[in-house]
Amino acid sequence: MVRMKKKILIHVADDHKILIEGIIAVINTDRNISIEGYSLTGQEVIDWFSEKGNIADILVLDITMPVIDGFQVLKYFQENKIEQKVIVLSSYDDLKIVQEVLSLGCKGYISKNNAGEHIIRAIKAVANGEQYFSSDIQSIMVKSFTGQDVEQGLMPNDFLINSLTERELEVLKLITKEYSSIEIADKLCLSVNTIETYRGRLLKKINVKNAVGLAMYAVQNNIV
Amino acid sequence: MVRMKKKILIHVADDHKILIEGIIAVINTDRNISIEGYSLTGQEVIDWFSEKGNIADILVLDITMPVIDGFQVLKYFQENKIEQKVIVLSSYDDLKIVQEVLSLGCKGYISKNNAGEHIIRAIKAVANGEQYFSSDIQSIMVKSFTGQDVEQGLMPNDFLINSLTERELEVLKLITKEYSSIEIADKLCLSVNTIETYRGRLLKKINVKNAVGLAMYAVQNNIV
DNA sequence: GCTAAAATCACGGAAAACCGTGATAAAAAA
DNA sequence: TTTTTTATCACGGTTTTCCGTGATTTTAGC
Repeated sequence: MVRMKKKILIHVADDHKILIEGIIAVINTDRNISIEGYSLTGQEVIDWFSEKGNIADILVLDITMPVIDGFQVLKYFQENKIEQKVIVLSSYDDLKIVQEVLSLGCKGYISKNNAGEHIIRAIKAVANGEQYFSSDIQSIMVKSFTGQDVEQGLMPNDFLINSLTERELEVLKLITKEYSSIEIADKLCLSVNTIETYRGRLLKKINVKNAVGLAMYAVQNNIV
Repeated sequence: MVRMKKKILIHVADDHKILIEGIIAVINTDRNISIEGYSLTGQEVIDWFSEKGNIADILVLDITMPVIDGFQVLKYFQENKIEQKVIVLSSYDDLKIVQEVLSLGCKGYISKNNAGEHIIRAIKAVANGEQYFSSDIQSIMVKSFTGQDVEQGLMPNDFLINSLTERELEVLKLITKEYSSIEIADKLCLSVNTIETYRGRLLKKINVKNAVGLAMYAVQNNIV
């Protein structure tokens, strides 16, 4: 009797069901991979975990989800020291996001633009303990590296990737909700001066001209 | 010999290929509908038309697409007096978008959240000359109508749907690009006062508190 | 041709954002 | 344990946005 190789189990998380259906359709074309389940929100993924204690071999995770997004799911894994293989699916080719996501322990990153052709390969690679990036993501990573190599040591101004701190993020979110500095100070029980300092720091770090720029950044990076 | 009923031909336009694949997968479960082709950008749809002079019976159109979005495709049809049955697929449950899209002649509107369960029915309804809206869209339409009925005549403040004028839209776009009023005035060769007036009007029409609100609105409505 | 909508400009005051700079304490990392 | 980062606050000056109000001229719909 021949023992069958065990199938790779996948869990898909995306807030758009149609996209999940698409991924399932693609995955079903490969007989070594099968779907274990799916979630429509980040919360569902976390719930699934806290209830059952585990998820499929690989989690295919969308970054853009309401309330609890992919970032937060990854943070949850990290904070709870859960070793979960994750492939992130994103519409955004932003280097910052890629970096953020990788630093949160994700093993693969594929752009939605060409998910169809990459997802199977990504799953197999990650299941194999490797990393995988879709071609467009790879090319932006290469670009960034070549840029870095030229400079070697420190970056000129502050090209350093400025990951935002918790507080900064919190303030940024409130800014996108149209709150003024006074209102934010109120809400967070801080001095207005403090909030204004944050505003200034956010402008510098994100390198935009005004609050609108912050909002656009927040949206584009799904900080919402 | 039995004559087969002609299949309903569908053309799908969405910038995410995986979503297209999902839709195709769903549509293929019905033997009376088939896919004629797909486009990844609004431009492709328009090109398809100007070359071949026609598209499938029904165009399933995503609103959110880079460069030329669904709105502009609809506008293209309207301006060129092309009678094309269109079902809009959108992530946004915003009443304003629904209205805008309907006024542009689209026959169905389904939310991506439950596209899977609605798309087949929507296609059949629209092919039949009817209109179709997914349940969540219907409910927000009903809400809006009940709100209107209570008041009967004029709305209290200005709940009237304010479609933005060309100029307003132009200014809005520049605001999202972080330009100050002075810079916008410069760019459009208008007085700063004029721009400030537009700013004020935009705030009122869109009913937000500040420029950040305008930016968020622009993003959410794909005015970008 | 008349009316309604859109585009244009003005102005003055209040509020908010932006800029630069510096400082201190607590927490985290090295 | 030292160093770095984060969180916090201060302040004065400049620029920009926001608010309200009103007016004129095209343009477009009826």
